[in-house]
Amino acid sequence: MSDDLRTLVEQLKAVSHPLRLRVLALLEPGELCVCQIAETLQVPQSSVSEALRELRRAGFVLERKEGRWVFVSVVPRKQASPLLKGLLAHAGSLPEVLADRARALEVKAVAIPIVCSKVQKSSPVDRAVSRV
Amino acid sequence: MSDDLRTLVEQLKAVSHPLRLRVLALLEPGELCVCQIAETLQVPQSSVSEALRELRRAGFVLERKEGRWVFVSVVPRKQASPLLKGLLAHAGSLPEVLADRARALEVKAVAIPIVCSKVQKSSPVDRAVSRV
DNA sequence: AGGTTATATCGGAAAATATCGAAATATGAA
DNA sequence: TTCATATTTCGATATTTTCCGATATAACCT
Repeated sequence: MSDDLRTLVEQLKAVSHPLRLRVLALLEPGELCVCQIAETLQVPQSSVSEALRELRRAGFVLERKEGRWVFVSVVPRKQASPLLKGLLAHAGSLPEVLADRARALEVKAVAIPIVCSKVQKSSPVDRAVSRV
Repeated sequence: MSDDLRTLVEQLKAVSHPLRLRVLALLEPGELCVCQIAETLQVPQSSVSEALRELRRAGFVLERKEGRWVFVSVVPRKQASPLLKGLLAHAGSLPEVLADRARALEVKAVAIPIVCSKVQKSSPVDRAVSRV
């Protein structure tokens, strides 16, 4: 199989996963740190980290380290492939994505250390409850 | 998870697979019957059939039955989602896809019954040899 | 009807992926 | 240094996907 085809397939695989797609769409309005993403989407922080690894491998997101925090953002529009732009446009119209972004605004209103410590302490039970 | 998001993920999954993506791209220039696809791509007929089932489920291709043959085509451009159009545009520039299409032209130059009977008789060994 | 042919579905083993808590790593603060 | 904290990686299991030969189905032809 040619590399070109393989690369395209890998990029498509990276986003054919609910969490990864939500994370990517969540980042479009602007960067977030890992714990903000985990808190916004109410998923374990390790799952977010793994999702981000795949998105990075696919070339969809960039990371910026600031102290202990890792801020993640979608690659600049100028470098974004048509595939990525199309995806973001499509995803950006989904109600669930909009709801995620709204939640992110609330999370961003809280100081990061507070969000992070909350995420670290959260258990499966906590997440189940807060999803009601 | 919302239905919208689920649907998008399912569509992306449908094409994040080398064979399915190749089949979809192969069909863009015009319809082909199942055995023509199998012969062009040198894969078992059952694999093509399964790939087509997924592409149909995703709403990317249509089928037209003519006697014993099933002709498959990409949905008309007018009904095609931006996602599908973007994919076809991207895939259509890949060398491997162009090579597949060139091979399809050769296959189309042969009468369908001859192609079909050849596909039905083909064994793994045959396919391995002809891929040299 | 019986035979042939094109396609679809099945079976089931191997490979890949998902999930998430626990442990490891890395950075900063005291 | 030692402690605390944010993130990554690991481990282990569960689930899904892939693959293809074999079989079933459907349609045509005598």
